[in-house]
Amino acid sequence: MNANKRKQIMDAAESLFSSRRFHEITVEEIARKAGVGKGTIYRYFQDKDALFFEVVASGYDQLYAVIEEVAESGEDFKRMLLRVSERISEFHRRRLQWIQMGHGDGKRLFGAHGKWRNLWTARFARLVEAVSAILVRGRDQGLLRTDVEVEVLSLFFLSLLRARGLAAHRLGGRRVKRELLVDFFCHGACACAVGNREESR
Amino acid sequence: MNANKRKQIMDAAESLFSSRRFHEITVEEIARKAGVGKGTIYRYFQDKDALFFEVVASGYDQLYAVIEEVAESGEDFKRMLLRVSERISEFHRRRLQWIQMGHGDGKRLFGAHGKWRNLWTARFARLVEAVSAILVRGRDQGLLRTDVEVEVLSLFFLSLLRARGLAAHRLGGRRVKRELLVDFFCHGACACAVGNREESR
Amino acid sequence: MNANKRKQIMDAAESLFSSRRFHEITVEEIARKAGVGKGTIYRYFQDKDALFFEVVASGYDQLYAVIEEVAESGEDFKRMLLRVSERISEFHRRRLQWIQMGHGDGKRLFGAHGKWRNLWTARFARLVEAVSAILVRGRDQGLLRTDVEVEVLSLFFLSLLRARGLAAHRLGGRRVKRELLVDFFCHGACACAVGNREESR
Amino acid sequence: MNANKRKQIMDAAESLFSSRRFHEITVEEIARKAGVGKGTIYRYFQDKDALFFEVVASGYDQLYAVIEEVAESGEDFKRMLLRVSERISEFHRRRLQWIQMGHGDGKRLFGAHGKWRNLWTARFARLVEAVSAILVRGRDQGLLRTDVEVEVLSLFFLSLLRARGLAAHRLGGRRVKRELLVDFFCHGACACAVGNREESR
DNA sequence: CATGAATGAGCGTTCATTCAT
DNA sequence: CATGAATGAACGCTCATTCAT
Repeated sequence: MNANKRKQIMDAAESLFSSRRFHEITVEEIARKAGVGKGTIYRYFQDKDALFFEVVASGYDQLYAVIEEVAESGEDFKRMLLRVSERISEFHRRRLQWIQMGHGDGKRLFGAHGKWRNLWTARFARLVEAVSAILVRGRDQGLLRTDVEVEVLSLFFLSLLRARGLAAHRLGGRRVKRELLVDFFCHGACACAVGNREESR
Repeated sequence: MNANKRKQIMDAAESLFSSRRFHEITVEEIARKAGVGKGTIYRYFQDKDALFFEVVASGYDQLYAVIEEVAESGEDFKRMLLRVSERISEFHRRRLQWIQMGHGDGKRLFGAHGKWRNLWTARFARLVEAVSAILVRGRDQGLLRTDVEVEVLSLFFLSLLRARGLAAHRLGGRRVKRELLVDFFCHGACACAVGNREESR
Repeated sequence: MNANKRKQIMDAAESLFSSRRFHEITVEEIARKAGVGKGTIYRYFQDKDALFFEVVASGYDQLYAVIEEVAESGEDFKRMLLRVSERISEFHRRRLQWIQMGHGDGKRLFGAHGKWRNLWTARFARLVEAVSAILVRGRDQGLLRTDVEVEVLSLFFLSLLRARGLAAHRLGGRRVKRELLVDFFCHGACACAVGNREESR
Repeated sequence: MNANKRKQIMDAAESLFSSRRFHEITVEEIARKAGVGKGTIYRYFQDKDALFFEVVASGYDQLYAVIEEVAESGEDFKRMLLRVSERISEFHRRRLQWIQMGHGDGKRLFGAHGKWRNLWTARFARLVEAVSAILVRGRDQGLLRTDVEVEVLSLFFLSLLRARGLAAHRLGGRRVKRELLVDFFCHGACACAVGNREESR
């Protein structure tokens, strides 16, 4: 089991999955792109579905690792949000396809296959929790509103980051500044809030 | 061209597409569920891809109609946001699958097929603009921050609504109240903002 | 049973069958070209096969009629050959497709379908016999060699005519003169025979 | 690419194509008869059309080879004609279906498909030229009439051979003797010519 | 271990045929 | 009679998966 070969395959698969639909990509194509034989793929992955799942899951895992790293840094709450959005943005940039691929929900992807579904839901929940861990810190410092659950705020935060990534495409590459995004997350869209920003810093 | 039959097919397709992946659903299955012959589908849609596209597009169209309706009501800005989130939530509830299906991005879905891609991008842009039209009103009244483009705010707003819909699943059905969501959109996550909420009303 | 409509259909079918293969032509296309409804075709022909057969058969019938007419004219033997080749050529020219369509053998076309096969074979045999009837006259006058059966000579004669039609395509439209063809049929390819042509006239 | 398997498939296809129409034979049937999997056929041939074309083309190629071989033997002109008709007859007997299949013209078969059409026309032209090469020799020796182009004479010769093959069926298996056919080709159908045969030998 | 030729289940699609209007 | 919408049997073709080398 050559771990390197495994990675080659996943990388090839990821880059292909990101621009075409699952059923439009053949295993042969993945093998070709990975520079391995078609049969080889089946030595590393049970089947095409498993390969797909692992690719997506690994994306989540990397995001998780990134967030976790920040969460454990013990920095100032606001700074952590900035750092997280920085790292996630970076991730989105490097693995741009991934925003499109992961697309926030596996129910449709894995819903029919209980087996994958649970693994998938767990991954996503883990991601949300990692962000929650950071937000909890802010809440404990009295910085966060308490009328919305932290998990929901986490989900919102991740959604905004995702939207920002998408916007980069839609709006012709102009990307909202990270600081602005975090600021939006903290103070919202209303003008009245803007004036208060100084205080909240 | 019996318009009714066309709808039957689209409805059947929508409900199937929402819980399984495109390539896991057979045209025959759609036909069966729609109560029509397999061949009939090809009288109303060029191919499976076209059917899929039309289903997704019609979802966007309905969302658009809903938002547009609110936008034209000429109500108070804040109330319009509430109404929009109300209507979109309702839409998500009724066509729950759709949050999962639409999933915010068609690049992967239609990217490879220039033909669909443009149609798709246009639909989404239209949606964002419909929301923008509402936000612009708020901006003109000096209610919105001006350091973030309205289109971006629109995208954020839609993202939050989508996240809320997803959260309803993830977090076991508990759904964030609409008022809270709008409030979050307006004032953000920070505690400091909460105090200001009164003013902004 | 509008005989005119029947003819419309057959004409449409003939022109289509001649340039594409049987299975590449749809009944709908025939109907469209004939300017009738699809269902109408089934009022005049049992099925697509029957239509095809009738089209081909009618070609043979027309050829037969043409030859028969000449045969009954009671003219000079040589002149009859000329007249026959004239009429068949004309037929080939007008229904050019037909040389390609009829292609001399129905075994492959109708072989699997006993029903058609017999009808077909009979038609072709009738054609050969019609020519034979003319040749017999020549034989009785001592003009024809007797070491080859008249039927075979008929077949040869028809083959040469067909080849001539084909040649018109292959050799870029230049068509062997009718007189030359009949002369070839009578005296063959050898130079020695040429000198004798005068006598044999 | 196992060349043997390729041949298996072509042989199976040939025998099937010869007794039923193209569209009546399923790829699966060919596969079954060839003793290979259905998918295998598509490893060796682009599609059903390509397979069909190759089968027909290979028939022409073999005929060509046979004629070429005789042409290069440098024998006496008359003998060559005999040999050619001998070899072609043999070919027809062995691959009886082929007379029916090849049927002299590919326009209808391949006409709609420019790609095949050219290849096809070329094959046939090559066949005619191979025969022409032999006839030219006769012409140069002053044995052939010069008022008909050699290519046309070639076409006539091939047509007669084909007719003879067909006659074998039509006329219940009695086959015109080769010598008689060549004699007919040389001296035609007229009695007067018969008398001259001695001279021309 | 690695490979890719072989396979056949399974799918999208077509189209001859029917039948309600 | 004429029509064409509806149908589903049937086919070509693909491609995930296997397995002999």
